[in-house]
Amino acid sequence: MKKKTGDPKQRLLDTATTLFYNQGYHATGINQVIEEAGVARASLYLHYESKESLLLAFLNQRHIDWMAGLKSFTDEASKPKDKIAAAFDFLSDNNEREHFRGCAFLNILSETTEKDTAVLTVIQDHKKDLRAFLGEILTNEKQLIKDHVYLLFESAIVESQLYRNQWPVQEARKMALGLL
Amino acid sequence: MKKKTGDPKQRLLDTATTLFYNQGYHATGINQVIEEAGVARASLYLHYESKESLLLAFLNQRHIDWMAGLKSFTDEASKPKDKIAAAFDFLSDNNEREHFRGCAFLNILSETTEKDTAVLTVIQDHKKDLRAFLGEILTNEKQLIKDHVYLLFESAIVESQLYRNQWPVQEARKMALGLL
Amino acid sequence: MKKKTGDPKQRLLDTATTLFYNQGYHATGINQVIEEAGVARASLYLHYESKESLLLAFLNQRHIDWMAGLKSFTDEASKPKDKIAAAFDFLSDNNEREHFRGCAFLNILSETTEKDTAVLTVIQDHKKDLRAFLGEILTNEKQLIKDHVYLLFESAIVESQLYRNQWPVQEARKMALGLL
Amino acid sequence: MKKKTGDPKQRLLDTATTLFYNQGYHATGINQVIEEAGVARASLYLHYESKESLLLAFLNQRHIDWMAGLKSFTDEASKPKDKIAAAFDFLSDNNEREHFRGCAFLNILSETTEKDTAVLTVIQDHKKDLRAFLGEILTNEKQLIKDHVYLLFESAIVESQLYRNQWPVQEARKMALGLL
DNA sequence: AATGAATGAGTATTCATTCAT
DNA sequence: AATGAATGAATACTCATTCAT
Repeated sequence: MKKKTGDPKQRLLDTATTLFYNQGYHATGINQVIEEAGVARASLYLHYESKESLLLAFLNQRHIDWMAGLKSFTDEASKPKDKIAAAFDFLSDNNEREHFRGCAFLNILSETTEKDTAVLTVIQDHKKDLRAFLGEILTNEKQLIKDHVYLLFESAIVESQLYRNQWPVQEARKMALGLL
Repeated sequence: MKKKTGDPKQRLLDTATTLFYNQGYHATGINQVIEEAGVARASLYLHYESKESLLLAFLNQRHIDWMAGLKSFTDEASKPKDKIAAAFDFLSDNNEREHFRGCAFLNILSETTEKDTAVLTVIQDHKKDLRAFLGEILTNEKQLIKDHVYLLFESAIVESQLYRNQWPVQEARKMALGLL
Repeated sequence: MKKKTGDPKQRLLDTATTLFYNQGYHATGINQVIEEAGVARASLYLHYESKESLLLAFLNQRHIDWMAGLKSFTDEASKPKDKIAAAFDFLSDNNEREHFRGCAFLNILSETTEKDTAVLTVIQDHKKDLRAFLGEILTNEKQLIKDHVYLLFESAIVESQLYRNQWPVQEARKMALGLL
Repeated sequence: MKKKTGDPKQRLLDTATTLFYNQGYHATGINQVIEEAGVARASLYLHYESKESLLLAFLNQRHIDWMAGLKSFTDEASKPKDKIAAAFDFLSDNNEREHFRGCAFLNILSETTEKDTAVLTVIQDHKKDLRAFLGEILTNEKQLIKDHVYLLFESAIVESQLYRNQWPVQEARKMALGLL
């Protein structure tokens, strides 16, 4: 029993966010969630139908927060090229703050089977939104350039998680800007 | 109890390969492994000292097989550019055969914590080998081009897993070849 | 699933008491405890955090009960010498009721390693209490006499367990009374 | 795999001796025995019918060695009283050498059920031999004195194990000598 | 809205023993 | 005489979920 501020539902979501993201979904037990949230076991099921529904809540919230973070970085720039640079800087920033745990959605994707359609959909929707977001910045570019930037952006996340190092972000940033 | 051919150690590795790759590591229980391998519970621990050591055996074997598969594709071509094209074709082929389950190493990476150093090392070594392999094909290119191809290659795997679709491989292939 | 009366926590403790005392700690599996207590496996861990903590609960309860039994015997007498005689009679009574299983604490001590500090402490504390209890009865005797009685008392327990016979209690009783 | 000198049968016995005595019988697994003896699993069953028969071999050997050790101490003295003193000194010596693990036979007794008749018999025979040995030293004393010394001797072992301290041996020695 | 108690099925791992060589 | 492989049953413990209050 650790956290005690905020309402139980929020505490559960916050705790699940930390644990699912840092340990993985299957490696995180409900016990640990309720214990660290400081909430009774049954209270979890009062607010969330199941462990999976807590996972979905986590992913949905993460989507909102992450996209907002990205937007706040790109909003600082005005020209498309600068916005793209800012987007990569957002990744650097994330890596520092979150110790190179990579993309929450891709991580969960790895634990996801064809059967988990609800989860898969949330993940795909997140990435579609990201792809669209980058595409809108590069509205005057051809589709292949848009996707090229998107794919570099994705590798930057994955590879910096893999190597626990910022070089993939920095290199991918340089490559992406070189395309524009 | 399903499989019955080959020696138990190999059957265990084969079964673990299938299950860890398709369901994830934590989602796969030892019970399922031994049952589908048709082997007694204790026999698993006769050959592998722990579940994690079975995971390592899987990753090590996968590394060998996957690199061999990649090499057999690139060996078909002679010019660097054609070899890179063949490398992407290998990914397409994998996606078809393995139903878009993506990269075994990156999937396990998602379930891996800073503590699992042995696992993390195997994963990183695999990717370093892949990066070196591509780098050698592009021996006359600058480092940034080499890495550019590598990063596109990586996103091609991840994104086709994500969308359950070949388009990321095909687009990344086109982008990569355009760089050369 | 046998017992069904009383709350689960008490049933578990009662069952553990019987089994740990009569079969030994390591020879008793959690399965047998829950089965004979008529309780679900997880319920054990709801009330006791581990098998060792159940052992500690058993020892603590045993200490209370055993000391109470001893006191109820000695309270029947008024003179020190008679109280000591009554103390040995308590041992005879125990041997009959408990089929010469000896001292719960010394039995567990045999299964205890230097590492099990919590268990060792409970055992030592029990014996210190017993030694002090006898010492208070013999408040006017010299320390060596007090300890002499204590040591005879201890052998009486151990040796009657060993021989499955009351003679050590009866002889030790005679020797102890002879000292006073 | 540790030990490598002596024949396998002896190595097994030596290892079992150490482990059964220091950890207890049930707490010691066959795996640990064969591993530390440096012997194949099946070799154990070649020389010993079962784990219990290895236990019996240990107890029988221990009886011989222990009685020999005791005799070598008492043989140093000529008068009965001095021999008894020497017997207690043997206990002190044991405690030092064996880190207060107490009596191998009484320890195993604690793990023994009414059913284990073979084991129980070996234990009882050992103690009967010890009692007779002390009785012969005190051949001119009355039976009650003989047993008195025997009982003090027994508590000295048990209580020094319990407190991890030599005081019970020293006090019991003094008491015993006072009786003669 | 919130909780403590309860559970059946599952976790990874080890048990003592046997068998084919 | 000696061993490596194999096993069915058990080990202590945790899982996600439900229920009565």
